[in-house]
Amino acid sequence: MVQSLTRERPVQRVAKGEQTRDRIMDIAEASVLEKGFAATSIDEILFEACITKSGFFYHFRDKNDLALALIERFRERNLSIFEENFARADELVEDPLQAFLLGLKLLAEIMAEVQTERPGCLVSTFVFQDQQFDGRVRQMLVDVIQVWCAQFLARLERVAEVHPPRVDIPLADLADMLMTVIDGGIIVSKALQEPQIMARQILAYRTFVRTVFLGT
Amino acid sequence: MVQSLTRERPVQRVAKGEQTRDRIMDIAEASVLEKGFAATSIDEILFEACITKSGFFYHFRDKNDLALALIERFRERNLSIFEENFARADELVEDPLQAFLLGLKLLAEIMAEVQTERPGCLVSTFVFQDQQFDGRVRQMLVDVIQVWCAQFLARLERVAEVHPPRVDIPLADLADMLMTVIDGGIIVSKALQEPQIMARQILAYRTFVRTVFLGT
DNA sequence: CAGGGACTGCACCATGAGTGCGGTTTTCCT
DNA sequence: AGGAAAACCGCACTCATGGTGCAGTCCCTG
Repeated sequence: MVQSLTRERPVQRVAKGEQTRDRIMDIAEASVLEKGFAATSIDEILFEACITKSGFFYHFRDKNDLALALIERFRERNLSIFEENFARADELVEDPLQAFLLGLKLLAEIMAEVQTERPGCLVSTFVFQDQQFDGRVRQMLVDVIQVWCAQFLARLERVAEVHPPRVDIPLADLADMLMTVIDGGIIVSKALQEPQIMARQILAYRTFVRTVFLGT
Repeated sequence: MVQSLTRERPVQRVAKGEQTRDRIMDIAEASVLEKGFAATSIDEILFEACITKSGFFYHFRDKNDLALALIERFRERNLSIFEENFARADELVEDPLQAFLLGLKLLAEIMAEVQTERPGCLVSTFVFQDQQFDGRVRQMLVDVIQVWCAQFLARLERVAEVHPPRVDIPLADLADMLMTVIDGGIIVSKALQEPQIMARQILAYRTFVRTVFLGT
């Protein structure tokens, strides 16, 4: 990709405004993951971020706008985390199945870590409170999930070309299942406060995938 | 114990109060599933239930108390739904594996229906907002999940006695996976507004179970 | 040194949770 | 039939939170 050298905003100027905005979002995100969106008070964010109410509303039109910014950022970040993760696996192993299986192992480790330090997931949290938000936010949630599922499916299809599946199951369902297991794993391990469940569930899914393509 | 004749509410009297209480809880539950707990306002409940604020606080000490009552009721109800479901399967089929597989099929149907008319799940919703609640509520969430997982595990162990597993996976993880898939399925199908995903995911899990015990 | 970006300060409003308490109606028991 | 408890209603008030509006300030950059 051709990225022009100085493209967009001269490094320094960005810093100030963007910095504050990011700080607000960091604090908000942590609080949302802990207590949910509605229970996250703006006043509390103000206090932690050491700004005034006017400062907050300078950056965000209202709370819904904050939510939108949070998911947007989340989407960018996590998309690349997933991509990088599986891309790394692709580099290490040639066979698409083995690469996917390795990717799942790496994913299990990463997720276990993430769940330990900050349990929860923005998308899931928002899904359970989505009537508070406007259409843009809800559409974003849909997009995030669909893009992930599509990526997983693409991988599985590549695998199936090399290793014809031995179990009768639609690849689309198998792809969705990873998303399902991740989200479900988040709920269960957050509820029980055992981050390892998340990892074990991804590994269980991995076992399923291996069985589908390699047999018992 | 000596229970005096008239001790404990004479059948009829219960009705009135309990009825109102239930109505409040029904309305609250619907709203919680739609918008989340924090976004569910008491005033709105009052309006729909046609009672006054005093009436509400006569039945519930505060919002947390309402949450507690909601999960408690949810636990009783759903525990029996699951039990009845698998018990019905047990009646129809002898082999524990076949019974479990049938139970999963029935479960898929039931869940798809439930998700259609009222997507979401109280437990999941509360898990994502649990810092608002006191310890009793959180403990209840843990209990509900653990009891279910334990039940699933017990079934799988019975299956394993008859059909030695052909895939190397801890039964406990396989049991947890059902819970995980259900919760994850709820999130995904609620987000995408496609109740069928829930059903398909349970069936995918069913395929996995069959493969584990019967091979490809 | 002008001007815009990034705020602060303050005043003010509506909504929602929750309290307090006295009064009223309904229900049930004897 | 009558009395007591249960199941509310009415109202007044508090405090937290989301949100608006606007004038003024500090500071960086061109």
